[in-house]
Amino acid sequence: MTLSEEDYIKAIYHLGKGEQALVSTNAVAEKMDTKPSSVTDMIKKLSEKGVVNYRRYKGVRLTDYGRKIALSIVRKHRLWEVFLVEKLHFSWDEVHEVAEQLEHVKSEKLIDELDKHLGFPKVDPHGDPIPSKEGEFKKAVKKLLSEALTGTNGVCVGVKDSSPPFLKFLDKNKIALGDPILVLDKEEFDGSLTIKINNKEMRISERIASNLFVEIID
Amino acid sequence: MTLSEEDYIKAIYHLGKGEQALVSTNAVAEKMDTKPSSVTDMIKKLSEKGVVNYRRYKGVRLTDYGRKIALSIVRKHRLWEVFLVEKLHFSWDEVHEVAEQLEHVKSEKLIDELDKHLGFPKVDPHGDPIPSKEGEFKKAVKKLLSEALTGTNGVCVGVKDSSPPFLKFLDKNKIALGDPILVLDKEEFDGSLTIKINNKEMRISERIASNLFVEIID
DNA sequence: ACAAATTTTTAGTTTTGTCTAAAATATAAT
DNA sequence: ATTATATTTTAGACAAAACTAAAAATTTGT
Repeated sequence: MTLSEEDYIKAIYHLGKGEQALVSTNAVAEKMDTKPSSVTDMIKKLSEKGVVNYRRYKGVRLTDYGRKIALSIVRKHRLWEVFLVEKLHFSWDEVHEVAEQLEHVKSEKLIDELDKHLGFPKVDPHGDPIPSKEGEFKKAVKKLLSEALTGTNGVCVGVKDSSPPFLKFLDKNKIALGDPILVLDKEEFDGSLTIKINNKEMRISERIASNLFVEIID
Repeated sequence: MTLSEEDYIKAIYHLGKGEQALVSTNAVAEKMDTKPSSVTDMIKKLSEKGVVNYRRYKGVRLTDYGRKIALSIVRKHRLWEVFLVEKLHFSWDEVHEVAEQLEHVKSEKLIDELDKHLGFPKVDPHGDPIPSKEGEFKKAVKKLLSEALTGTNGVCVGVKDSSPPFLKFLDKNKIALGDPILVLDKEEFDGSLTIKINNKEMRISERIASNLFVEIID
């Protein structure tokens, strides 16, 4: 696969929401920042190669083969993101651009050893799951933040209490849906938590933690 | 710079022996495994960009600007080689192909942090010096292996005693000119050394060590 | 010095991935 | 249902980087 082909495959994968949903030409064009006509050309090529199923005017979807390729790219991307954050002191919002380049490096040994070097992480710094070599994900589980163990990495996905005061609290503390959270410590005494969010450490009370839903990969 | 341009710049740099010597079109074509006509085309483009000086039929040489680019690529290549060997358990003869890909990743922060992560190494696993960010090398020094300190990385560059018995010894132990050597330990008692060569550890006597010249970056 | 051999360049194609403009199809609106 | 709008595809062109074949310049051999 060429660099460009890989980028299209990844775009189709993400637009298909990780499943093999039908994706429109325009959607791909927008995501890739190209023209729809270029997308049509590339889709035809990928179709020839058995990567996507394509019927003109109807859209594309990845084949099983195509999905496998997409997953291997996503795996590489996310492992590199972990590397950049854990080993090279990047913050989670700086990693994407660089991982975008690193994901195209071809070497099976490289990625296996990287995985080992990082201690076989299950999630990337944004809390997204890392596919296994065989292309399998750990399923995400939704919990209250207060139930998460020390060391877990999760993503903020919802609130239990949606009253204005609570929402105002979140807003003031720059906690938004989609933000990745790392639980650094749990205080036995009062159930308060030390978490890392948006690259800042902060301490939150049991009360807050038991009203925030997080998605966790275990 | 495109990927292809970077490859040409690196080839011209190496053929110019690290200095800005005049390099022939054919030499570049051979190194890059392309046709001379392709080289001419690319050289013209690089000349437009101020990377090389070019006079038709006469050959090319890097400009100071071109040399700077070449050194930054070499720096990246060699740092990645160190990473692959030290952190990901590659052996020194497996790293080239992968580093060849990694060297093209663009991110200043990436390479600075990688350098730091590796402890600012001065040589790559083949014993070649790593240019500094400013494009400066540590100069290589030639010594007898017996004079090298524990921990030094060097390359085998010559023999003092060139008698058949000594050469036969080297041959039998698969020690050849150009082999990288790492000094693991020095025995006070008899001056014997434990070295790593060709990915194998071995122990050699003071007598042997004082007849082998190595090039060392300090 | 001059012909022969070698090296290098030019001219004209090819492939990959992109683009624009126009045509074809599908979707939405009255 | 028919027109209007939006989406998608086709056709033709272009830039980058490669190639082949032929022409031009340089170097070598006598």
